[in-house]
Amino acid sequence: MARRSYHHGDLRNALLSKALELIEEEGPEAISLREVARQVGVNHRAAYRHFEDKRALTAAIAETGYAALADALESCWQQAQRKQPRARVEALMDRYLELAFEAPARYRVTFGNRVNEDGRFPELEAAAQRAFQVLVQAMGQLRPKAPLAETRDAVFALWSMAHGYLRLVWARRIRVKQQLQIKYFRALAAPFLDGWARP
Amino acid sequence: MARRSYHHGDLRNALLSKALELIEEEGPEAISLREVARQVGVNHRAAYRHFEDKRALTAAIAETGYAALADALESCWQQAQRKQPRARVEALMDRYLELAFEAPARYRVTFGNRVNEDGRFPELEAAAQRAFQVLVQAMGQLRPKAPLAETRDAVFALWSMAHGYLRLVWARRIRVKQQLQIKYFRALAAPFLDGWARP
DNA sequence: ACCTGAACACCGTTCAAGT
DNA sequence: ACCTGAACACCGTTCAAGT
Repeated sequence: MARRSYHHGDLRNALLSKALELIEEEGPEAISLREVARQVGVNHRAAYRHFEDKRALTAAIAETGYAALADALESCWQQAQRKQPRARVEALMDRYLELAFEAPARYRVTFGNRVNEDGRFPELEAAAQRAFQVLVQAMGQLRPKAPLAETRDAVFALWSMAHGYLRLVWARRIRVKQQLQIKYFRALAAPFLDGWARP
Repeated sequence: MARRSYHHGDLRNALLSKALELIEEEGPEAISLREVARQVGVNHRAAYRHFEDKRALTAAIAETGYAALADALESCWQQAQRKQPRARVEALMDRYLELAFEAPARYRVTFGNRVNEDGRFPELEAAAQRAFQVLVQAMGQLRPKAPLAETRDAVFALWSMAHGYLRLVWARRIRVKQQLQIKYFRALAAPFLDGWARP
């Protein structure tokens, strides 16, 4: 009886955080409802009370991923308030990559097709939008006269570069020492930011 | 007996092309040795004669992916011989995206972590390198005086952008009408190429 | 040499009970 | 209401035979 401390309403969270642990250890493909339930100490059917199916658990992971990203970017944006626009953008980029490299499996699940591709799980949108907005502000400040549409294009371009960089590094198509991973991306993105700042 | 036309040495290819069919229909996660073997008409154990395990089949798919990419870029490079350097780079970008959008599941498997992350399957490297070399040539021609190291950085930046763009489009983080997907990327990459061409 | 089939330890999901 | 356990139809992989 003592081990069943989850019947008080936090079983959902217990399952979720165990799932987060597991994917970082075993990789994003290794999520298994049964294994997660087993490690938490409940019957695998109990998990279905809180997650409709496996994809719903995956979506819950993605939600923490987008939220963590949005929170990190927002607080980074505040903290870099007194810096120059260019340095502020760079601080955001660094923070973005930092978070991704800290929890690669979660990052991959967050942007994975399983949860995003068919528009099920609209609850992911809010946090994703929040992260996006910070970037729009930052790029806007870097070139204040730019029309919003162009600023959004620039954000998409930079975001694409950062996202692709992460995946190419993880896939060993880009090889760079761990210590330099973030610094190297700054170098790759610099020409783009230069071009954006003075068109 | 008649249906067993695979015992003549082409079972490996039969399995491989059936696997390619299946992932485009059902998504990259849906590869199953048993299902592939079933559809080809052999016992699932027969597949193990040609692929050591499931990851080996996945790697074989990735090999066709890298090879297709390299071939497409090489022939595109030749065909665009008389164009200006900038137009040549754009032709390569277009071709790259075209191929990815034609067979998204294969593209994702090709650059997926399952096959690339641990350096098993070194046979993938050759084709990947071949594709990379075409891009290095193209970017080099766009700024002939650039040192090789900088040219390689520029290729990594552009490649990251293209790769990230694809995944963000597939994950519905970037929303763009099918007809405009390739054109829109040209617009996103333009500032970067401008900056690279005239530093 | 090459293919088969039973067996093992896993999945996700459904159904019918249990408290 | 919430949790359980048996059952179903799948996996990948191993082992021991079959031709």
